[in-house]
Parts: sequence; C-alpha cells; structure tokens
Amino acid sequence: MSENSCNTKPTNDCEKCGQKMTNAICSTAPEVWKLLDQVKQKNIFKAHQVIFYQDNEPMGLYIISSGLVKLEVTSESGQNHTLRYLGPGSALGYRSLFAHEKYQASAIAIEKTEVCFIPKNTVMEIFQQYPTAALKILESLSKDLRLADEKWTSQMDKDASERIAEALIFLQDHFEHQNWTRKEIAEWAGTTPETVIRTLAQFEADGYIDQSQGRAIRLVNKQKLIEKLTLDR
Amino acid sequence: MSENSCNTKPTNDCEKCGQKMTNAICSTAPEVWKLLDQVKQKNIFKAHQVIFYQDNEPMGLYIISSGLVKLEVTSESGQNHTLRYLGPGSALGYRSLFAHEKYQASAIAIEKTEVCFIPKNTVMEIFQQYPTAALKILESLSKDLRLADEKWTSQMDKDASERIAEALIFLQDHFEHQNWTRKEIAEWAGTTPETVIRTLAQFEADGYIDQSQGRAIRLVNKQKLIEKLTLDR
DNA sequence: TTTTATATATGATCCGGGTCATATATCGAA
DNA sequence: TTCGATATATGACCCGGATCATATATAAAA
Repeated sequence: MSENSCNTKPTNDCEKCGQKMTNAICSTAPEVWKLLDQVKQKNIFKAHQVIFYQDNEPMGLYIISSGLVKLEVTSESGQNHTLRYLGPGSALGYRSLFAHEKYQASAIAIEKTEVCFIPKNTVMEIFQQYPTAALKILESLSKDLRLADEKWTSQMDKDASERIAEALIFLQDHFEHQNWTRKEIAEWAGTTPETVIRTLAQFEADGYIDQSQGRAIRLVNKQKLIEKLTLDR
Repeated sequence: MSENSCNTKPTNDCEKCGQKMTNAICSTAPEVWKLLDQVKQKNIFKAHQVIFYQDNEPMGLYIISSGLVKLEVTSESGQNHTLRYLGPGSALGYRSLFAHEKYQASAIAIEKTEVCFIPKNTVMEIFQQYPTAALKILESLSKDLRLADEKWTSQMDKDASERIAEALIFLQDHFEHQNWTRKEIAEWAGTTPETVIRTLAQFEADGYIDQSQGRAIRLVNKQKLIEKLTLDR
C-alpha cells in the first residue's frame, strides 16, 4: 500500500499527476484540479480485483492513474466477453453514468491499478461549467462506439485467426502489458482459448510469433502479420 | 419534391416541427430554433437513396423529421451489415462528427425520409453555449454504445434463430415501418437471408408469426416469442 | 392482363470452429 | 526443490449455419 510514497493520501495533488492532461475531465482547466483534489477518492486495486460490478448503479466515474482494466460482460450462459481494455489516463464507468443506466459490464483490474474516483455530481458540474470538457468526452465516446461497431462487423467478416491476429497487434500497440493469457485473448477476440492456442501454434510455425520463452507471446514479425491480414482479403 | 406543401422551403419553422423536443439539438431551447431556422437545410430522400456515404467527411449532422434510415457498413468482401436503424426525431451522423472521423457507415433511406441538415459549426456553437444539450447527446451516444456492445455479445451468445426473434421484436417495438425484407432482417441480425427465411418458416409452424399475406411478417404471438427467448436460456 | 425484375423458398453440401476429454507444461507457493 | 493449481496443448467429434444452385412467388411496370 505504501510503495508509492507520493500517492497514498486521497487528497494528493492533481497538478502533480502524470495523467492530468490525458482525459476530458482532468485536462479541463487548472482550476478544476482544486475541486477534484477536494472530492476525489484514490484507490488501489490488485490484479483480479473488481472495481465495479455489472448491474450495479454508478455513483461517479474513475480515472485510471496506472495499471490496466478490462470491461467484462458475463452472459446468462456464464461466458465472459471483454468489451474494452483501459489503460492509464482513461476514464472508466462513464458510459453507464451518462446513459443513466446500471453498469453493463464489470471492471476488473488485470494488474495492480490505481484509480481516482470522482463523484457523479462533481462530474456533472464540470460538464455544465466547461463545454469543451463535454466535447472531449463526446469525442472519446464516439470513438468507443466506432470500435464497438467494428467489433461486431469483424465478428462476421473475419475468421477466428484473423481476429486473433488483430487482437495481438491491437493489444501490443495500445498497452504496455505483456502477459496476456490465451483466455484473455479469446474473450477479447470473440473465440475460445483452444482456438487461440491452435492459431498461435500456426502463427509460430509461420514465423509470425515466438512462444518458446514460457507463456510469453513475442511478435517476431509484426509487419508480416499485418501484411498477411491485408493480403488475405 | 412538392408533395408536402408545408415543408418545401428550407427556412420553415422549427417551432412548428413535430420533432422539436425529441432530440438534444432541437430541444435545447426556444432561442436555438431561430438560429437553426437560418442555417438548416431541409431535404427529402426517396426510398433507397443515400443520405451520406461511408468514408466521406462529415460536414454537419442530420435530424430526421420523418421516415426511416439505416446505417449500413459494407465490408471489403462486399457484405452489408446494418449497425442501426434511425426513425423520426433521431440525430444522424453525429458519431463521426464528434469523433472527427470519416463516416464509418452509409446512411440509406428505407422509405421516403425528410431530414434537416445542420452545419458543423452551428452544432459546435450550440454545444458550447448550452451544456445541457451536450449532456443529452452524451446520453444518447452512451445508449448507442450499450446497444453496440450488446450486438457483439449476442452475436456470440445467441444462435441465429434467437437473434432473428429479437430482431423481429425490436424492429416492431421501435419503428412504424412494416415491410421489412428478409435481407434487411438478416443484415441487422447478423446472418443470411436464407437462414432468416428458414427460421421464419419455423416460427410460422410454431405459431409465433404469420406470413400468409404476401411478404408481410405479422407477429401473431409476440408474448410467446418473448417467452421462448427467455425460456431457451 | 402479361411481363419482368426482384424477393422468397428449399434442398444439398460442406467446413470453421465450438465442445469435451485428456495430457503436459509452467509458475508461484510452501 | 517439490508440489499443487492453473494455463497450455492436442486430438476427436460434431453441428449450426454459410454457401451455392435452383425453383417459385410476388409486386410493380408495361
């Protein structure tokens, strides 16, 4: 709990935060930082801990200071699907807040993750006062929506191995995290762990990746993998 | 072009519009209507005409006065997928506008459709001036995002006949339009026309629907169809 | 009415990939 | 270092539903 001596108090300084310019809320204006410092609640979650649960009522939103979070839906049949991964600087839980709906997914820390919780009324006040903040969050919601639409269409247009290839590239491009499990890739790519394992074996045989060091997946020839994706079509 | 004698002039009155309270832009405030009246451009599209094309640059957004529009993605392989249907009162083309991206989908009129085009800078001015408008559009974008997420997860969790049943119920619940083709249902439900046809034949045999009058699909026992969906799980 | 384009219907075929069973490897805890 | 839990690996099986071919029905136009 105290490995980071600067961040243990809930009222530490937004001005000193490395994420203060990475999202719509925190980058609004310097005068907002004082407000946020008063109301925000900083928390640390260990790997596999749940930040919020599907079907619960949102009471604010979270900003991720460090770490990695997945948004996971569990269907009635018990299958898990990963909607999005969120890294440092990202806002978390805002879709349900703005839609006035319950959380549609659970937010689970993949690795040790630090978040700032900002209460609902503070969030709304900021958007009332700073229209540019609203336009910025509109932008990121709009991009999320495009990614969600693409997820559905590629579920139909692309076969499992193409989706897995795209997952490898996307996850490597967007996150520091290295230790993706076959199950995590499957739940993100819309397939099963077995299919991921078989496909990775093929990718290794084709010289795209290397799996000889433990469970790690090293992209040996990312460029060739990208070309394969475009040439296939 | 002149079948509707009240709506032929581009500067007709927002105040008299039946949709003036149904979306974030038009319902912002009475004083906005004067501004909109000056800049908006009213257009009528016939069935099958294209309002905007995938990959083109948005120059504003549209409000649907009447009719029905589908947002359709065409993949590299030539397959069409319907992301969303939009009816009267809905805003159209705002996702790409706020994301500062090109249109990801084409907007196609399903039936005769009347739209008001509102230029980009006017839209941005309104959101700058009226924070509540921004919060309202945030709400509808957030709901769109949930629907998109659900579309992806149900593509995996539910089989084709379940998705087709849901499509029938959803489309009937949300739109006046009655003449859905098997192809339209397929592209919305994430399957093929053949599978829709076979499934509808089964639904008819099971007493859920009636197809004896031409090509129309009449929901004979909607409640039983809903029950079937929940009992299956 | 007849014609013609398009939508609907139905059968045959086939395969990607999900599922289940089982074996082995890896990593962290003791 | 050993052990146990969990992740990875691989084979066998099977089925939903896509695809292709072809026939028929429907609606709108001539």
